[in-house]
Amino acid sequence: MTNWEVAQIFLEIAELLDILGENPYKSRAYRKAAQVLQNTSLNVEQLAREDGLKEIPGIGDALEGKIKELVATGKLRYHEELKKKVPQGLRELLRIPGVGAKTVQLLYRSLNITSLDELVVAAREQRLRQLPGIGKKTEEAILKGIEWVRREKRWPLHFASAVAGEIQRFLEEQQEVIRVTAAGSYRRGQETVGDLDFVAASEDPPIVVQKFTGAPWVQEVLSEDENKATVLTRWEIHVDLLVVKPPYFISALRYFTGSPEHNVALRESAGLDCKISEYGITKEGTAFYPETEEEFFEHLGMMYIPPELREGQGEIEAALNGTLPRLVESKDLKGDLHVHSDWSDGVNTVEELAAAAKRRGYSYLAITDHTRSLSIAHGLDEERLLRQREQIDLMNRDLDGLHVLAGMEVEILPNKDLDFDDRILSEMDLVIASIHSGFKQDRETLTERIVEAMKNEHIDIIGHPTGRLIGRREPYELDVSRVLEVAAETGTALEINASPDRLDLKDAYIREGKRLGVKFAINTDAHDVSFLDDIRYGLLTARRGWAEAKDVINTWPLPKLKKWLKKKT
DNA sequence: GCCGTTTTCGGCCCGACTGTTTTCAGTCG
Repeated sequence: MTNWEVAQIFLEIAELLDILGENPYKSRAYRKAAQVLQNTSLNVEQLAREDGLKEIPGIGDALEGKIKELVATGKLRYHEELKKKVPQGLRELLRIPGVGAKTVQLLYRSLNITSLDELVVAAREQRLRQLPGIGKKTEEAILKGIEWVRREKRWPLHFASAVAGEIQRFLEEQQEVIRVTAAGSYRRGQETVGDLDFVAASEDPPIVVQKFTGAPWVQEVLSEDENKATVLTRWEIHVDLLVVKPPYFISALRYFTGSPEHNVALRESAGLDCKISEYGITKEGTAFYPETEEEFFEHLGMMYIPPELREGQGEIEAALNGTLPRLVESKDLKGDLHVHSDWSDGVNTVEELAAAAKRRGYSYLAITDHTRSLSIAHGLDEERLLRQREQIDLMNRDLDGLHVLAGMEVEILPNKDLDFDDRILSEMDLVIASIHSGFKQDRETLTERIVEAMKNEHIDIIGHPTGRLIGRREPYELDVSRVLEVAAETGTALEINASPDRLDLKDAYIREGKRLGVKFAINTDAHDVSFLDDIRYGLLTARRGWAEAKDVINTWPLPKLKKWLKKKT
């Protein structure tokens, strides 16, 4: 049992407790423990053996016992009991925006609603508006919300990534498996995935399929064949496995990486007597089995197309005429320009963040805490901001190889003003401007708020520009094209927020912006050093947006970045 | 359910917003 698996069970318990109307601090304790477990480098199994669990903050007597039970038996009686008390479908109702635990309880107790389907029927029959506290507007909002939930029946990237890691490890451990790689939308780095696809190479496919369907995390085998199977995992996500003989591995991997649109475009681009399939390339009757994907594309006389670009959106033409971009890579990144410290709502001290950035090999890091109006996040007022700036200046004298930039994430207020005037803004090395309130304003107002901020000479970056939370909150109404235009005009960078919950800007907008000459910053917005790793999701998103190193300001060396930061002012 | 040199019990981030109300409950961040 891994930390991540324990965390998933604790998160489910927290939701069940909320639905049951238990003490909200109890569910919070489970959530907090889940969070801590996911982010600690210490291993629960080992800690359970060595009686070290209570050393972890947020884990006391009760949770220690529960973790020990999970580690020992793979199950938790308390969890099973809770699941019996709450109908399966109720948890899903929590995903409807504006519907929380109280509303779920009300719907269940007074109308006996236990699923999205039943809720739709009741809402259409206008039975919800008869309930206390629910009127016409809420009823309509619920119907809209359900439509949205249904469209969004996909898994976020970090969840998919954690599950994919477990499955990859399991398959690699099987001695009959020669190679195995995740394919599909996950490999292409899509922001959410519907299921996971794996392709494996083996001399004995049936035995690999058999081991796969017998894996401990398989909840149900949905289909099984000689060389492939689909299972429902205990994490509720479907996984497909295809096992082929080694010569076919690359062709199968490429085929199942897709996208379907890319594959169609690729086949169409091939000559009349050239056939491309999951088994290889057949040219004038002769079959070719590439051993690498590079070889595959070379054989077709085109540039190598990275998985992130295989969406059937012009990449094949570009690869044929040699104009594919050289995508930004992990090694290009020289720093993170959006992190929070314990001066506002972050977990770590500035020193800890700097040390972590240094360990990652960054040459710079910008500390960008919230400002005063975001009081919930202990936003900084002028006095604290200047004190923090002094601390950073002092630190920089002793830091070798890393430069800390004193920044802030200033609020763009609902009335279009910024939270601080130019005098304070000009004191900082770097300023991100973001919207955290007034999400429901109209399109024109919201667009103008961001446009006005970009016109301010001190604003360097717009943080998470569209404000979406993947699977939880739609972006606010925004004329993104206008934002991109003004960003290009004013030389304001747009953030590619790397948090897997945001990925904001998203790929399509990045590509559109790149065409206009917009610069980007790939930032984690980390509130904890462990989230500096999220940078990889931002990188994937940037690559899906065809971004090159030159388009991304935090690939630039410090002197160039500093010069750019000053240019506007 | 966790936590504690003010506490082993009583807090636990708390204000804005929305839709429902006629003073507030629920949700969200």
